[in-house]
Amino acid sequence: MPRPTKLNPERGDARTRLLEAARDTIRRKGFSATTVDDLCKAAGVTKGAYFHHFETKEALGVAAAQFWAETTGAYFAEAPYHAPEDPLERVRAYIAFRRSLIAGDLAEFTCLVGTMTQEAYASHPAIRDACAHSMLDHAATLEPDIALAIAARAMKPEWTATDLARHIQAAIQGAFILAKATGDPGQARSSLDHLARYIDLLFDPAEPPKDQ
Amino acid sequence: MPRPTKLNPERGDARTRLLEAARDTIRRKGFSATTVDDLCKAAGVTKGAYFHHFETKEALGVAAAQFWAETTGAYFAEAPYHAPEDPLERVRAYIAFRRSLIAGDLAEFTCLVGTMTQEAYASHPAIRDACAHSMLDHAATLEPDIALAIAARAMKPEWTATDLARHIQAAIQGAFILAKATGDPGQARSSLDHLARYIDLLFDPAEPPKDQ
DNA sequence: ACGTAGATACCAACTGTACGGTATGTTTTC
DNA sequence: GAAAACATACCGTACAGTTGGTATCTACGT
Repeated sequence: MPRPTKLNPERGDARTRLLEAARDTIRRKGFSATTVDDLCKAAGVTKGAYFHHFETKEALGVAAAQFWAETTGAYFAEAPYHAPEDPLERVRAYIAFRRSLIAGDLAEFTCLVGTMTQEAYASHPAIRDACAHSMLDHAATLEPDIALAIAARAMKPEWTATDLARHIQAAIQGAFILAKATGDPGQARSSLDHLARYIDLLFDPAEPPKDQ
Repeated sequence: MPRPTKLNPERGDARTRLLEAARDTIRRKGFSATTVDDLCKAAGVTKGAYFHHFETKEALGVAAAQFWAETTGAYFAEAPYHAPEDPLERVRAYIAFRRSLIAGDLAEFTCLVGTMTQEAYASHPAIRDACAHSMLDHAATLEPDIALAIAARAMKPEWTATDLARHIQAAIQGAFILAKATGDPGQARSSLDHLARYIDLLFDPAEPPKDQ
């Protein structure tokens, strides 16, 4: 069996395979409980390869958060929830899309950076910052649509589009914790239903958007 | 310096001190990154004492979750948010109370069982179950007031009092993650403001409660 | 009231190993 | 042929857990 090379990467290069292994293993066991050997085994590489690509375990945590930001960023950019013409409908569709992802194995649909944040926030500032970037950058993708929805209704809310976008992320993270505690993804879906209802109530349909 | 005894426990007995150390240390570093030696040092006891009270590290995790349930249970039972006569006002007061607790050091106001759940849900079922119990039992304390608020308005919601009570817990957990990622408790307060607004909108003041 | 036996609570020193990281060699790519 | 991308074998230590004790408490008989 020929070893995968950079120019002929059947399984991707060692670095990518290690980051994929990190994504999957850390979501299941957490950052601290995931050993370097775990990752090497899962990626099918040796420690030599690992430490060739990552100086320390912490550096891998940072890289994994960045990898998460890149891959999920591309995934959400291509997702179908951007289709609706009305900005508020796009926000609604986003939440519905997130809800639709909540199924099957907990370790496969929950959020890597949300998980790592809890372990790293005090001990590994570099990981925490990378997680914060991933989370906040993703939240920021919702801001324009929220701002448009506010403007279309001439609302003067006490909160900002940034606030609401981040609250949406917080609610999703919380829903994941509930699902992990109960072992029941349905708990997370139920929580997202409440979040969707909040958006509905906040942008009161009794005051429909004005056509421009 | 006399060693604290069971009948003269100036600092509490070793078991209690270890549980308090676990509560504080695990919230800061996470469960896996917290070593038995960390806890012994923080509690001022030796490993002999530790393993006299807890068979394994996992057993301590379970005991810490139970300790958390007991102490926070008593704390919330005595808290002032139960004072209002109207059930919905009590729910509102609960969220305001939770909001008021969000200040100072992250490791001091965030939730032990929410943190441990993320690390334990797949690897330590016993810890996960203890965390779930703590979280759900606390959520259940809100159910009667939510149910009363629904009944008083003759609402026929698609959701149940249980659903909403758990969503409130999820939102709070998510707010903590946001605060940890950004290092800013204000992010958590802002998220709880959205949660409070949801409750306001859900129990529409345009339909005030009927006096019985 | 007092002595004492057995249990509980705690301590100090130790152990096997699993961990993060290193040193050095070999293959692949350009 | 030089550099990057790996592999193999190894190292020091920090880790969860053990062993074998000593101090302290409780129950009970006298």
